[in-house]
Amino acid sequence: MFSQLSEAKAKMAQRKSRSDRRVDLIEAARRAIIRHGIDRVQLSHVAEEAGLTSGAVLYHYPDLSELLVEAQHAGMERFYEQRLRQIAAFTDPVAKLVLTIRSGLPTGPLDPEVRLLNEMGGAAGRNRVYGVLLTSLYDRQVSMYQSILDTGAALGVFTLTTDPLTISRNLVALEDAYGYRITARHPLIGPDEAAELILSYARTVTGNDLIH
Amino acid sequence: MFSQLSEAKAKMAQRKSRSDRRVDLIEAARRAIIRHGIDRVQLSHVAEEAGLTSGAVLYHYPDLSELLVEAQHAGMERFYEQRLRQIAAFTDPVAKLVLTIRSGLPTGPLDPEVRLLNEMGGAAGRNRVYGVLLTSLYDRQVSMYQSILDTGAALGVFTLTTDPLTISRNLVALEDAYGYRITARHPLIGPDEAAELILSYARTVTGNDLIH
DNA sequence: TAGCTTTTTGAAGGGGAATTCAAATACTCA
DNA sequence: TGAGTATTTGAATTCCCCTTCAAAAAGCTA
Repeated sequence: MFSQLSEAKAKMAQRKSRSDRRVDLIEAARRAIIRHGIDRVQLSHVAEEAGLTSGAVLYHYPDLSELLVEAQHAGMERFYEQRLRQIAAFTDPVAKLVLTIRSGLPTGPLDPEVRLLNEMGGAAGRNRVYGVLLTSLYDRQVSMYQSILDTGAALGVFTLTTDPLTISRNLVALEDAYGYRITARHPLIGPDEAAELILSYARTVTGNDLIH
Repeated sequence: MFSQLSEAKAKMAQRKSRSDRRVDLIEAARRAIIRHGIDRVQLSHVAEEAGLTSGAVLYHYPDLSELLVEAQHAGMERFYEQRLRQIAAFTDPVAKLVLTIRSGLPTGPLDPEVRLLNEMGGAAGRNRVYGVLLTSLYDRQVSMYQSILDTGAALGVFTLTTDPLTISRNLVALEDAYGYRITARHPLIGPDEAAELILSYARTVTGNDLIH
């Protein structure tokens, strides 16, 4: 390890370009937020995650809260784009729906993406910026489901009991809520159980067994 | 005002017994948490809410975080008991169900009870104590719905499409999620809209119009 | 290689909040 | 009423973290 160093002690973190370092810092901040909480994370935590000193972090982001918002935003977008990518791999509405439900849930209590979103959720009541970010994520996820449902209905695969908007809003809401349950380590509700609970709702309102 | 005081300035906060003061402090901490956020609240905020100085607070709770946990717990129990009381006022399962759904939602973005629970939700991923508290609340709320559904099914008022446990878990999950949306100030989803969304689910799975 | 620029370090300082504690105050009970 | 005890105050101290900044290090260019 540390193959490039022949000396026993590294004197300074590797020097990087402004833009590279900013990307690194956003990642480091994301990890620090998950570890310490959005309201407890401090400069030194971010520096540690990035392998730098506090001064270096400040050199790139004179305002820590700005970095934190960027980190939250970046984590959120990553989560959303990941879901979009997963859907794109399929054409069958049933497969899309089932897969989308799965992809909205954490893989386990430690799932970094969902942990980050949950951190934001707690702060959104106080901090308008986080409220706006989460609202926009919610709305986009609703649209995502809506287009799946619309397609399925048009193809005659789904027979919807209610309007697609209502169903989609509820589907995203269920994902969110079970995300919280799972990260809070509910002893009976893990990713599989949560998926099954949401699928139960989806089956009822689509009139489809959702066997894929 | 201050009818008991003839002097212009009160020299010291009213002296209270250990147990009385602890109860006061838990309430004060609850208010302080709502005002400042669970991770930003500080000793002086609690002291101010209680009408005491920081030293006095510390005299009763040498560890602030212990007081905060107790405050969260108390707030949670208050929320739950409030709901139980509301249900108890009715016998008709339809009325119970509709009312229970309403009582699980915040009255608006500033609703203190729900704000407090949301604060906890964000921290539950990091802090096991909050995770346990929230899990226990969730389970009790699920039981609450389950007993309503069971009764309604037994009376033939509800025709359940799935097992009551699944339905109940989803109902509580929906409440939770819309609680977050509302406190985050979603421009289209307020208490009324959220109630309607959840009712849409409830109607589908109970086979009842839920007109009360 | 020398000089210039950019990035990083580390130490010093400044501020705000927790903590400590002696003194003051209020209550209890004999 | 007076002694003793419990509670509260307020100021001094300590702790922790952000902020600043001069100097060092690394990279770049000619």
